[in-house]
Amino acid sequence: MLGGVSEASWDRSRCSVAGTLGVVGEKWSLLVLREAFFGVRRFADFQRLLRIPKAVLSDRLATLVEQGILARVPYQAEGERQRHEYRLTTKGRDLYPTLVALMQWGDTYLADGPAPLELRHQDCGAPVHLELRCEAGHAVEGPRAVRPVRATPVG
Amino acid sequence: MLGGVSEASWDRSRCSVAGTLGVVGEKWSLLVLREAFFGVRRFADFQRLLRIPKAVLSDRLATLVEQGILARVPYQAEGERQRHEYRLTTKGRDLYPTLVALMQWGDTYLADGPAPLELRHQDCGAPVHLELRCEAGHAVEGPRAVRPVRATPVG
DNA sequence: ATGTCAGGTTCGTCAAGTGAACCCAGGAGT
DNA sequence: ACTCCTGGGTTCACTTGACGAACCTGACAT
Repeated sequence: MLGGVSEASWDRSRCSVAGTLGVVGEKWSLLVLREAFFGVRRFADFQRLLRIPKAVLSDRLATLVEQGILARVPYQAEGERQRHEYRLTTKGRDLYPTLVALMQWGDTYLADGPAPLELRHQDCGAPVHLELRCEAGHAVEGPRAVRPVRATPVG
Repeated sequence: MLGGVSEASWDRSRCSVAGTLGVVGEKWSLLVLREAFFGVRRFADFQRLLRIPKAVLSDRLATLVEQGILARVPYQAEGERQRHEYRLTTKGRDLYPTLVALMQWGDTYLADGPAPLELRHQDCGAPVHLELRCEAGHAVEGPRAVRPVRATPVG
């Protein structure tokens, strides 16, 4: 299939998939980020919307902040005391394609009806989806059209 | 940010992100699939390459087969006894963008050097990457350029 | 019949997730 | 000054899941 890389030959320990999962692969992490992409910023809102145990939410937010995916910023609503909220950083925003990929797969294979949520281009209103493309501009149809190569020779 | 959908208004219980994570969100599942995309098919190879406990691997493979993401197919190498191997189905192959998304993020933010693995277009050799595009063909630059809409009104 | 080996299952232990209860700081009301 | 409320947590007892080592099983090969 995709076996251009001799299968046992490359260093799994520095694999970016594993690395990313090490950061956002724990239970709830990606759901917290989903809510963040919907604009949720406050502890109590995450908790209410996700029905996540407080202790777990506390831990996940701390991890995401530690990783630089969320930032814990103080703010003050008028007439209220100072609070802080959790905002996506650029690093966090760049996880958007991951969420979209999960969503698209779910829409295709798990929906018992039409997709519950559709993404539209802000500018033109057309539906948005993820595509695999090469830099020459060709659409890449799937894993079989891809050849993985080790960037650095073993050494 | 992305708050075109009033934030508390849509039904999280049927969210495709949550659904997909329910299927492939357990520890190891996506790493098993990563190996499957590299052409790994046999129990012992998954186990050796991932250093995953056998009991966990057994459970994850069973789940993935149950979900129709992998198929457990018998095969017989010449002079050997019948064995079975785990092959990606179409449903499984369609998780490729998810893996690529995780990989790209890791390459950007976690690598302490160049990306450990690069994906090239089989046909032209150019590097491959994921893009968010609308059906009108515009590149979508990020979450801010996307407006989520509920597909079905409440009811 | 005996051994080997892929492909598992079982078991005791340890880490992680869970919900309920509790805590704490900062205003607001009195 | 003192009490109440509320957001944002922590603590605790319990259950679930991950872990590694040991063990089992059903072909075949000898």
